[in-house]
Amino acid sequence: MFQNVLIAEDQNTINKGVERTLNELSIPNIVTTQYCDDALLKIRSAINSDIPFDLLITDLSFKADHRERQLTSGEELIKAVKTIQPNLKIIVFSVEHRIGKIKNLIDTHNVDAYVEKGREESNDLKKAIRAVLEGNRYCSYNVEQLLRNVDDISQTDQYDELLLQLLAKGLKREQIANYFQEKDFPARSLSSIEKRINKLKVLFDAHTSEQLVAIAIDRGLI
Amino acid sequence: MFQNVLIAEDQNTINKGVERTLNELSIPNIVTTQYCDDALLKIRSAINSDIPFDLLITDLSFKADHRERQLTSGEELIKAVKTIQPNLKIIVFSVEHRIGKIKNLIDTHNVDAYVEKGREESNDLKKAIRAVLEGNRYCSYNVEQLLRNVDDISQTDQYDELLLQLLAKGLKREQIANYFQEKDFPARSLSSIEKRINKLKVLFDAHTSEQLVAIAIDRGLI
DNA sequence: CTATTCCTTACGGTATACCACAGTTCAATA
DNA sequence: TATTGAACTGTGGTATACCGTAAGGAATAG
Repeated sequence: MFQNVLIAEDQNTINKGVERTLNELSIPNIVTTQYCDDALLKIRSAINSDIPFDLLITDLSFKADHRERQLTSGEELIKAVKTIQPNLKIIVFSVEHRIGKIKNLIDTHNVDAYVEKGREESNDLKKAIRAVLEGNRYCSYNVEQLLRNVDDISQTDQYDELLLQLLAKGLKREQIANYFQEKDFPARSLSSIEKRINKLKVLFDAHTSEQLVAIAIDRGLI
Repeated sequence: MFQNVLIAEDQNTINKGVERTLNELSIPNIVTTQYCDDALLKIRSAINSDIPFDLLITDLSFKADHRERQLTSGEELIKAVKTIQPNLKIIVFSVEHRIGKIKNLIDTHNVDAYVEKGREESNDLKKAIRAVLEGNRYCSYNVEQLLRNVDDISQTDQYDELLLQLLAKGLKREQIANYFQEKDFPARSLSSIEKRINKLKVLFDAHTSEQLVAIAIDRGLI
């Protein structure tokens, strides 16, 4: 079983709940923290004292408060952790349901498990820990199901994503074309922009571009 | 202090955390439940056995699972509770930060307190309980601040809200006008619909209707 | 009752979005 | 090199959105 586990989670009630779950798995050393920056510091100092953590359980969303922050989200924490301890196993424990975000997380940051917060979260977390211990990946059932159906979504590349963002920011078609011109992006003509938008509307089954933006937000692509 | 408190919250770790917080306040009888339907049943049966609850602490979002559900959200639960026990004090305990939703909740359902989940949630919850006990309202600090600045938003009436929803659902201007015609709503002509949209764009400082939808979603109006 | 104001609606012109088609570029391949 | 096919681009026509104006009507104030 894992020996040294760090929990990064801002809600204090959840923090204690997770700690108890880990106790039930006989994990000897459990450290909790409510800030991403603190989490990174603790990971770094653990490395320096030759007792590195072997598992990080982190939330994605950390509310802002009075404290100055360098790392403001679980995703940033993960990215930072990967640079100083690439082999550290990471389990994400979050309410995030937007499959676009989750897929991106798994693909980009090579996360070992994704546990969706919910009624069965304790059991789910235990399953995830056991799976990761054996070198496997794990995702909550719902997420697993959803991930199977996002291949179409992954057709949307970074340019499509940017295009959706610009639409949501209030740029008109021609302004988007100009923006793409400046940045020297491919398919930067007005005609191509129109074609992209149309493709996305078909892909997401949107009748209008207003709905397209709404869907993109809902799926976490923006 | 309150004697009989019901907690409705689907995440089991949070459930136990809240329970512990209530213990610290010396509340003798605490009941927890993970489903809205169960919560309503328990409230009803408590009334029948002449030991009614005097406080309900409820989340807003309850994830769907295998179980068939009548009530699917905290808001529906609150609405149902108000019909069978109007005097029951209600504290909402949620991560919902979209001020539009919160304002609507407080205005429409006459909720006694709104506690935002976060780092200080335990203390915040205690403050809320004490305030409600004395017959006062309570909102987390952030929420309190935001509520002071939503007067402009509240200019958007139910028709504007519906209009935004229809836009997000992919209806064109003319279709929205037809919809308003059928429902016999005021200002149902195409011209008036256009004017409403324009008014909303000015109000929310949106350059395009795509951005308008994005902003409306962001503020929790949809 | 009249005047004023506000709201609603209709209308027309302009701008933008939408869409189909055709020509072009460019890279992969024979 | 020549060919092919996919992606990109330009063009023009149609639909829709956008925006100003003005007419009509209801509510309100004088």
